[in-house]
Amino acid sequence: MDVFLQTVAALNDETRVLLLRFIDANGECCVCDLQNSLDMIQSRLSRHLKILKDAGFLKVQRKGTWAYYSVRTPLDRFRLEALEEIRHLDITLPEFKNCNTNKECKV
Amino acid sequence: MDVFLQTVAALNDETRVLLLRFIDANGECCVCDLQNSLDMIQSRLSRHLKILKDAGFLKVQRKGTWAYYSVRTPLDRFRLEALEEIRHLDITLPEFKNCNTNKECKV
DNA sequence: TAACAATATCAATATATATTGATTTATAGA
DNA sequence: TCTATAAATCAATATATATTGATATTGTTA
Repeated sequence: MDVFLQTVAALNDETRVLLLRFIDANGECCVCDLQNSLDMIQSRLSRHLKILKDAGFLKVQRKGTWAYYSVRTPLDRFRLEALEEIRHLDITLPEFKNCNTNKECKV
Repeated sequence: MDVFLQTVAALNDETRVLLLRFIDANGECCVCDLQNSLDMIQSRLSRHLKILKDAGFLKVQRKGTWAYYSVRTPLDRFRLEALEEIRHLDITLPEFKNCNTNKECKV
């Protein structure tokens, strides 16, 4: 029950659905990419990314001071169905804006 | 987005997951059956049943003063996957206790 | 119509979660 | 070692949701 509720709770927020959709569509993103693209402050992003990671939707890979988030693979059946559902939602995704403050970012 | 979030929000509560599982396992239940079986007060049940109904998981059929709730069919793909997930959760379901206050109940 | 029973809704309160700005932690480079 | 940057965490506040008891609504029966 706990794992199921954690999975569902992670999906139960418009910000996180958008985040998941954006990362799924654009691939690996660092937090500053997301700040630029989605116009959200860092602490807000960090919180939601952690919730999506802990719920099994995202993984993180650290490179230096950057944290790159991407969709975890493979997803189990239910999470994959949820992602499929999100892929079909009528959402206008904002443009991907690379954080150009460094050369490492988004290699 | 709104429909998806409504669907997910309905699943994001332990009481409702139990309710859905119980009704799925036992078939048509009136509210007093659920009061007896799950040891919950009526207003609480009524609220959660409405949320599950509005989210597309349950349907209601009225017979006199009774309201019989059952799983809506057919469920769309995502809701069915969610229900499948709930069917596989390790939950100990309480015994079904028919409300014996009337003859109509649970015909 | 009056009285009763099942269910739905309302109002008050408690609990959980989201947002923001500040602080902390960790890494890189001078 | 000192400084700067990215990201995580914390504290305060705001918002949303759950629970309960009371009330309203709806249908049944005398």
